[in-house]
Amino acid sequence: MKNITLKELSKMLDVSISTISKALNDSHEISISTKERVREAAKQYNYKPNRTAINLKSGRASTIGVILPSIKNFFLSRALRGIENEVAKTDYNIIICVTNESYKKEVQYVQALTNGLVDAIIIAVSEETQVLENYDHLTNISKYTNLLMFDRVSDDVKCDKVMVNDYEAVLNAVKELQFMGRKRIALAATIHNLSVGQLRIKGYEDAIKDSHEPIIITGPEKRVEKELDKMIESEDIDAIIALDEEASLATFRVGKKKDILDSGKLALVGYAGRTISEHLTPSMTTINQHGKRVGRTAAELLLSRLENNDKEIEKVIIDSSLYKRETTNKPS
Amino acid sequence: MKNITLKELSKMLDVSISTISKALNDSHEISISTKERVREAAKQYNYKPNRTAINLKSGRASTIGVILPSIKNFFLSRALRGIENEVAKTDYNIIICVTNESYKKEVQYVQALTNGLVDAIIIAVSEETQVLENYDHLTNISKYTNLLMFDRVSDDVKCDKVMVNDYEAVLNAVKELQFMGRKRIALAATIHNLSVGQLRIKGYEDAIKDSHEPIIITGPEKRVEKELDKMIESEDIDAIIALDEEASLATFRVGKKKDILDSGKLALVGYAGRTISEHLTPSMTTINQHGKRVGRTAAELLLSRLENNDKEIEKVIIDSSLYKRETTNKPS
DNA sequence: TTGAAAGCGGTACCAT
DNA sequence: ATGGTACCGCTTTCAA
Repeated sequence: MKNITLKELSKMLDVSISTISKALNDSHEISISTKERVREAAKQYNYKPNRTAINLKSGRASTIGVILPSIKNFFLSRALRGIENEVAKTDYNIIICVTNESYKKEVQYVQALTNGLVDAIIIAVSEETQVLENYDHLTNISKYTNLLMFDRVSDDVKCDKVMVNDYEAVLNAVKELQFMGRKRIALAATIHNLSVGQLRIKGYEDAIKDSHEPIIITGPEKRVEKELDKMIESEDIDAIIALDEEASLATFRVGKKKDILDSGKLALVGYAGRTISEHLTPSMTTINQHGKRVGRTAAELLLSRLENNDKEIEKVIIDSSLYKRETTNKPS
Repeated sequence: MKNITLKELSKMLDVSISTISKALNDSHEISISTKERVREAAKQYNYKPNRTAINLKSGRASTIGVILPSIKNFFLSRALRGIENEVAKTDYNIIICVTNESYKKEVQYVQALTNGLVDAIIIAVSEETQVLENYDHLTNISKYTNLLMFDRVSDDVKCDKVMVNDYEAVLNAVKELQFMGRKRIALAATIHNLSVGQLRIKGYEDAIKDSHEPIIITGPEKRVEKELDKMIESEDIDAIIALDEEASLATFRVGKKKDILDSGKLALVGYAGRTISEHLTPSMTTINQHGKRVGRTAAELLLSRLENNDKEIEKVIIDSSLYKRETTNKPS
């Protein structure tokens, strides 16, 4: 049932294991004729070198572990694509682990990977981890395994980081809404527990601080939807900034139900993937975080650290862009 | 820079390697006091057993490889979730590889994984593989590594399979459209090259064969969109069955542009994820393939084979469901 | 040009 | 209760 080994080949050809090994690695020490014989037998018996043995021997796995909280999230799946594309240019492989926003699973995966399975880890931590603010599983390993955090990061962990300019992106988007004449802008979010959510909320607060008190609606998707439904008229809200796909779609549904989105009575800036944003009626203005570039940058940074571990720790910030669509194209 | 080893611990504590190993594995052979000493030192120096060494020694990796053509595809990402949930109940880990529909990458990944990195593989092959109809990389390994194919399968490979009832699902959906009074039903697809696409096309053809000639529009998304735009009126089409998300959305855009979807002049049954289908205006009727269940079933099947390799090869078929929404709720 | 042997980091059998 | 040793599959140094 198992793959054939050097030892077995060596028995069959009646030469030593080392000769087989060298022949297959095309060493100059071995005669052409022997190489031929060995290669032929190897092909015939479908010999494949055992990665586990090679890894153990070499002390490296040529593998990068990627730990993500979710892959249904459009930003993270784009980031993953960026990482893959970049890593594919090298001889490194990738192991992907998905924590489903669970702290426990995250700790398990970090443990499992840092036991020699990977040479480095790229991680966006889970929501639960950010709520608990417990990063011991990462601070512990950062001395032994090269670590890079992206998107959801923590100052507690000393490592390379790739982040999005969340604060400025929302600050600017809200200012843009004000410039368009919006007077009372509310914020909706289901990711208020995340570091990135808090940065975005700060951006919102700073943008509106000379205009009105913050109107902030947070919670699970259904709760946000219910609250919005009640508050939009009572609070006289004429624009909403939604910080994630769930909040954006909840806002969208309420706006449709009240028939205030098509008319432009309510403006909306959200976060969501391109496909869904463009197919909504009206199409949704979004803040695009350039996930693929974030992923690519993360991979580049980590790969360069694997080549030179002495370099200074880096923090790279990728700017977001505002993609204007129909939910912001009518005057208020 | 590396993790501490048993050997190093044994030097520090001045006991043999075997004693350390046994102590850490809580063997009854070791005295309580020694266990204490060893455990303490292990904790202090953050000892973690090297997976690679354990795998080499034990001859198994306790890992299942999952090879997918894409993860942005909603069905596949749901299937992945199902696999993860099921595998998480065991002590197996998962390695996820994404081929981006490339044959070459698929071969590479299969090679990389079957070198001892995983004990078994769950795969949905790439589009390119299905076009080339080259499954040698899978037939070769199936003797050594446990293999399970799902969704996109091939008779050339002898292994466990989990499939969707693609033929019947489309057959029934089209009959349903006919029952609703639709007279000229066209088919749109970008996945006509896939085994599942061909089964679905067959279902369509059989459903309409007593009614009219097949009207089949295939190609890349943009091409499908352009063709539809031209043909809908000229061919007098009053309903469309779209076989994948891209074709479904292309159809949707054309229908919106011509303003024939809201009125019910054109009916549409598509394939797409729940979120986007429900948020479209009008919301889209879809065929749901129960991806999560497909994934769960695949994992169950493979895990049971890992326990008992002698059992017969199985083929399980998961039925799809028609989720009726607004694109099919008006009379023609 | 070929082969013997050590070693990667563990486990487990057999002595002591 | 503890230690010695062989072994998993491969690479690599050194000797022949």
